[in-house]
Amino acid sequence: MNEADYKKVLTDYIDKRLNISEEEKEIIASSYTLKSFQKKEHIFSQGKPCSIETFVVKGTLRLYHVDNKGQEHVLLFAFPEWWVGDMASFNTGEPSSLNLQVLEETIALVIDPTEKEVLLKKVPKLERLFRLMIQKNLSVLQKRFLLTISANASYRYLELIERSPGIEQLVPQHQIASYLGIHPESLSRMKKQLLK
Amino acid sequence: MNEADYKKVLTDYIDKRLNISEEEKEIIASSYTLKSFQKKEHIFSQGKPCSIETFVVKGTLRLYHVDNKGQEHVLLFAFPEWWVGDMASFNTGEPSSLNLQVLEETIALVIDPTEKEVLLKKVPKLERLFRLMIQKNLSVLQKRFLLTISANASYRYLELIERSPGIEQLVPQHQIASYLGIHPESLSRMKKQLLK
DNA sequence: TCAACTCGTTGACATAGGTTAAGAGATTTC
DNA sequence: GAAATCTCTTAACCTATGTCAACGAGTTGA
Repeated sequence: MNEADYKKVLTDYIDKRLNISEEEKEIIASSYTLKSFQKKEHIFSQGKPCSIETFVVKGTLRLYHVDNKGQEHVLLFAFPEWWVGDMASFNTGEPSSLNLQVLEETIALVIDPTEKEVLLKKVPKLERLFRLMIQKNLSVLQKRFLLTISANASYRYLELIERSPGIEQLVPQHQIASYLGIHPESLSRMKKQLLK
Repeated sequence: MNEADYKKVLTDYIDKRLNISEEEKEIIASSYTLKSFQKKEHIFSQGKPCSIETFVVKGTLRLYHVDNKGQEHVLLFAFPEWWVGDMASFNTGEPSSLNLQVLEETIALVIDPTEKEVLLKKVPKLERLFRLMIQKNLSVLQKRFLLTISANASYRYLELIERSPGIEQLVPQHQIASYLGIHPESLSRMKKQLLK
């Protein structure tokens, strides 16, 4: 696949949701920059402003936070056709509280706040797309929050593998533990229990 | 205070963030309906579509979810100048998973999806206001989520009363427990511990 | 190819918070 | 103003998960 092919993934994605003209497709394609990232690389980091919004074309990423005890907490794993970033930081310029790290070699389309503003001026329709995207993020997070405080770890684990079958092949187990909000030893013990 | 005064709270709120003309103020004021709600009343409920978005002018509310074990979980308490609703349901018409209940007699300005769409057509500027509102909601929820999985209940309790001083006067303790994700007995025990 | 890491597992013990039950004040309701 | 209901507290016991330490199997790197 070449650059044009990768960008077509994005414009197809948008077209499916909004119906955009060929001209708009070109504007969008030229507003985004194609980047590839190596395993373990950090695309943005906690403490610095996040000036990147990412549309994943290929690969796997994790978005995580390090708390003041030094513990990591995975907020989400990202796969192809996902938007990832730290919206708060991207829009306000304040330091991010999140890290975006590559788990499997990734190809993504990225944009910075200035370019995004220009793009939105040229294709105002996209306002709606991004609003829907935020809304979706919010309702996903809300569900996750409610699940986290109302169900125990085994239930959350089963829910995760049902919702994302194959995730155990893509992501090391200690990071799944971190996503579930428990320690690797606990997940290990729990899986043993579940086998009964 | 009369109806016009209450609506002025909203238009002032918006003017502070967007700079709107007198004419726009009038359109906004006439798009919202003033309602008052009695203590314990439910403004919308789980299982039914939520066709109301609320701007609180006076009073206290709680937004909560009942899980499949019948346990209630408070997502947030709402105070004057807050927007409350279930965005997912409001925008898609799908059944809500949340309940909005009045804790103290409340006066609010409400709008339904159709009226809101009309309003947005008349005053497109507001798109931005609502996008900022969602973004803010998202980053608040994200912070809350990370705190919930990285800190214990006493830390979360202290954080809450520091962030919302006076909340203990406004909200019964068992609902604060529910907000913290613990049982009333645990909060009671915890407070005793903290006195040392 | 040897050394150093990384990852998952196991076991023993510690602790936060859940569960159940009871009782004492407040507050609401009729 | 008596009865019913709600709210908070306490206590005893239970359970899920954390913590620490050790071990073996892979994997990575010099």
